[in-house]
Amino acid sequence: MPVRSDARRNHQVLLDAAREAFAEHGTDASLRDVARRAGVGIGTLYRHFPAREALLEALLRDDFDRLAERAAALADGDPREALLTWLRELAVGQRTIRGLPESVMEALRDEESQLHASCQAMRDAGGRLLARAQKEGAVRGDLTANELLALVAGLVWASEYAPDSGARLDRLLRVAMEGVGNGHE
Amino acid sequence: MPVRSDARRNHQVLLDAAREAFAEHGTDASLRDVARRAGVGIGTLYRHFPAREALLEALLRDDFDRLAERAAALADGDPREALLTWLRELAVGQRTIRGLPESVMEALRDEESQLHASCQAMRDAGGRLLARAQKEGAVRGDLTANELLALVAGLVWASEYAPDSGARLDRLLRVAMEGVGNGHE
DNA sequence: ACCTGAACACCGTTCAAGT
DNA sequence: ACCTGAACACCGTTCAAGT
Repeated sequence: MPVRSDARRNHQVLLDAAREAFAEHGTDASLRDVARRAGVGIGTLYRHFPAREALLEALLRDDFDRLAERAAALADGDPREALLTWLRELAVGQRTIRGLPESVMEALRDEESQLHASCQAMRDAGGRLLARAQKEGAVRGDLTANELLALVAGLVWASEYAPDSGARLDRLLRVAMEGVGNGHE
Repeated sequence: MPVRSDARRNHQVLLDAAREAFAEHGTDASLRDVARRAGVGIGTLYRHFPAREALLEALLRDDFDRLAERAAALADGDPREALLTWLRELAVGQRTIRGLPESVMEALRDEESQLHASCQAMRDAGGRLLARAQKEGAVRGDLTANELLALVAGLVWASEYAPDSGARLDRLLRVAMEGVGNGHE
């Protein structure tokens, strides 16, 4: 984090501009355009974020942290409903950052990275919601938080290809919940 | 399709080079690099494929057509096994072309496009395998081919983020088959 | 301590000139 | 009928010059 107040301001303005640009043009939006939106020179962008990867990671970390807080806030109330509500919010967040480049996926897997730590914290928070739902008997007991998050993320991604992505997502979530098999195999 | 033999050769060489480059550097590999690999001028690439989109669509159509043929070839044998085998091959194909740009996804949704037609033919072929498995009672009856393909594609995508993507995929497929819920909710 | 913009190498895409 | 490569506008990234 920068210490001078103008720098701190630029840092935030750049993040906001980047979120906008990535939402509009996908994950490889022009960084020059981001700097233009933020009203700073291209050099300033690079001083704060030495590569596109750094920008994406910063945004992703914000998302993870926000979702972790939301999970904590949902820790009361009906276990099953709390989990479903949180997964829905996860789905919305997932939608904003599509097509992460390989470099970010690597950082996500790197156990030393701050990104991994934020992701881990979110998974832990979500895991507590999962555990409650499992204890109540609403969800099969052998499912890990990792697997559940991957499952939901995958279905969100797949839904985007459908004409009516919202309806498709609801349907796929239901199928995944009940199972593809018909139970008496 | 070009008529002169040198042009027809270039067409194929360009497709091969593109498949290589996209596999290595993702869907936004350098087109200049593709032309270099193919050993032709950059202008020739543009004469055959007026935009990156055209290149991606041509490759995708090949994949769809190949998978449709495979489905037809699997139409004998045990219904459940045939469907699972085919879905596994679908998963492998899915892996090769990751991060399709929005333009291609639009073409995929456009019912007039050749890409849509190829995709439709593949879905129909897969749908026949699905129908057999449903008739046998191995798969719930209300699932459409569209939904099944979306589900599998999503799980493949999600598996890529795991350290051991093969194991993760197997696990997610199993969970989706049996259901996330524990059956007595 | 931080900001700026020119500079370099590269890319996507077009098109006049060739055979 | 097809191929080529120079040309243009743009981009990612670096860095010397500024305050």
